[in-house]
Amino acid sequence: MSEFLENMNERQAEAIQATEGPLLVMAGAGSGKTRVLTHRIAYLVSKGVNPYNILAITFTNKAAAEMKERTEQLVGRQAYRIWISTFHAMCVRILRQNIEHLGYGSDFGIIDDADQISVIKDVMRSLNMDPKLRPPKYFLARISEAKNKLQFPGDLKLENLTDKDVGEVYERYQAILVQNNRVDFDDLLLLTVRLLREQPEVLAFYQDKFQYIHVDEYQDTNHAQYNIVKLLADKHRNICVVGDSDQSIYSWRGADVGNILSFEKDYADAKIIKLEQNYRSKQMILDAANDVIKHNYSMYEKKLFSDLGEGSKVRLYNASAGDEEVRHVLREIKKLSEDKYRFGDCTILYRTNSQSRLFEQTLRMANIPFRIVGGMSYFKRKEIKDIIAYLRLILSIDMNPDDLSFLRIVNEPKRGIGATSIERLRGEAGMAEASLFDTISETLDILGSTAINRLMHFKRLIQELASVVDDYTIGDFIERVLDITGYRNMLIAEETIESLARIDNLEEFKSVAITFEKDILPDLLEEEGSEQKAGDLTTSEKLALLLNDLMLQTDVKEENEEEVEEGEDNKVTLMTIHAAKGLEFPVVFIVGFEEGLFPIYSAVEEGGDAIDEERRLAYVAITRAKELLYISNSRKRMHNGNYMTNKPSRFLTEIDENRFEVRAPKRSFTLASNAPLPSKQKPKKPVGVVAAKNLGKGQIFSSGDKITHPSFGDGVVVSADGPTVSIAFGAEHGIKKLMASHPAIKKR
DNA sequence: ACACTGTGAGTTTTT
DNA sequence: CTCACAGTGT
Repeated sequence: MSEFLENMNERQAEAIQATEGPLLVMAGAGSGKTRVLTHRIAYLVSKGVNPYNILAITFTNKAAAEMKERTEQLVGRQAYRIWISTFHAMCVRILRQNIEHLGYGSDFGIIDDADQISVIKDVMRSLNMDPKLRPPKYFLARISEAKNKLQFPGDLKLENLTDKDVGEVYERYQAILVQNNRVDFDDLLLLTVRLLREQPEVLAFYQDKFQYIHVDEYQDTNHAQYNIVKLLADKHRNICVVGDSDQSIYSWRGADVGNILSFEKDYADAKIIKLEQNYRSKQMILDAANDVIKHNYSMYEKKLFSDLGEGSKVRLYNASAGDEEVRHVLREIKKLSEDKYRFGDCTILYRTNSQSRLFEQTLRMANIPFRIVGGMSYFKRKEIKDIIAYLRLILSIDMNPDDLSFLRIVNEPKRGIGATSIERLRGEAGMAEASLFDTISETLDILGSTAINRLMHFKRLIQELASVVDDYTIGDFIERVLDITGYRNMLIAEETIESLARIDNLEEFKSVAITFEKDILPDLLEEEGSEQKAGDLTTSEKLALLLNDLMLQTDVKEENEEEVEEGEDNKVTLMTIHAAKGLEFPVVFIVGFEEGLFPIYSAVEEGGDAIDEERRLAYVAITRAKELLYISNSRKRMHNGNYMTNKPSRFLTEIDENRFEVRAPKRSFTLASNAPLPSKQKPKKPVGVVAAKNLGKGQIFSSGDKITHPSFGDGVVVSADGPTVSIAFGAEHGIKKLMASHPAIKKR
């Protein structure tokens, strides 16, 4: 027996050995699908399949990284020859080699959503469209939807005037991208389909290369992704897709469960294997999950079971108000932390991001460490996008100076170059059909001399930096850019909480870049099978590779291991249910389990499929828990400024009541409604004191304290909330938010 | 050119 | 309630 079949259950072993022909693995939550996939790949290699001929596609970078690592543990260094990547990264790789067939340059850049919006805004302005009537976001969503369905501007259905507008915006938007040799995330998929369809020899090459194809989370594929897989698998037909139709929660983003459900139709000889044994949760939790999901129609009904023991009942709590629910969760977390659990074992899951705030505030006040997953992703932060824009502009000025990057940072830090100057420059550049950067010249007669001087100064600054890139390492060059451009000084001078956090983020960026140069780049070249050694590359070449790599990253890697060992990571985790997919936690609190919130109001209105998707979301949430599951809701809560009263979620009634242990104090209706609502006023002084103590830096402020600051002068503390103090300085500086621990703040 | 103030909108977001 | 953005005032 192959070593890769050890400790597998029968179904898993079957999935691993069914290497030839189409295979659909319906893998329930926690059924060990990643393990099956990695062992299947290892099994293939052990059977003599060349790693070069294996492909494994995931959706997230994290999943790809994990699969790569686990595969390497099984088969060693040759794992590097296997393409294990996300859909998007795979497409970039294919397109870099072949995109010239489609009229783009192989050094195409990838545009992110913020830049997409600004292009759409420009387009709308040029078409005299009112952004209030139809916001840029709307057009972007429609364009994305069209691209996912492989539709071009001409393919759009024209049922009303808006559709016509969408078509026009789409057309111009696309033209601008092509002009700038840029593609968006959807283009990566769309262009790959086009390439494979239009270039038979390219298709043949990849069909021959990828003799064994694996797709993870197949239920989340959209139409374009479906087509890519289908095209690639068409010759050898050794296609293994893994997924769970019950965990399809991204239909609103174009994911089509139909893809996994019709797999049998696409491949009549498909083998289908269901993985129902769960290795994650206690049976009670799975029973609750099974109860919920059986209310959805399912083509492949699954019933999860585990041999990890029955476990405790699901703990239910019905609060009368939002903050009471929060206090209950905190109380339970405290109790657990005094018993056999750590803060890091506990996770709070909610339907909408806005629910996090109450928890955040209360946790902070209670001095319980926590982290919020999600929110603004690292690479979307202003300072990160700014430094990337600087680097991109610097690298691009030789060939084709990048307008989008230019516009982003030409006045960041403030150089006195305002909207009027930029508009005039744009007009001139448009006529000359040149880039903005190249259009700047001393003899530009449409601008005043001050504006010209400032622009020229900026131009020289960038040229100067561009001329010395190759004298530095990546890390040192980034350092240099931050210094020379005045970017760092701008942040230092600002001295607000935000600006200091930005400096930290830029430091983090530098270390990401250094890690890339030292560790990732050599691997990358090895993966490509390139003859080149990392040492042979110039800094500009390395930077270009870094920028490409970054565009596909949405998050920084996990915190480094030292921190975890020191217990720094012993924090309660807060996140949306969507963000929790694929993760597991010993203790899970699902909060806001109410009609109107979960299922969310809009889904209740829509009914049908929308409710089914909410139900799948509930299923995902429940199956995240390993040992303890708490579900809570509130009769009344503050939402968007006013109170709303909600009934308990219908999903609760779908679960057999024997699986619950009701924890809420039995209150009669009258008692609850007569009881004074917990007072909302926060005791002002203690808040600041507690927070300051929390930081342990000895700075304790409360409102009214007189302080002095080296650059802002004298001020008075207005409020102290958490680690932040708001201080009123003179009229010149106004109210600033600073960190309580900031050494520059001195009491007078 | 920039800071301030008022208005409007507020599900989820792997790349 | 609170955040983001657009429009106004200096």
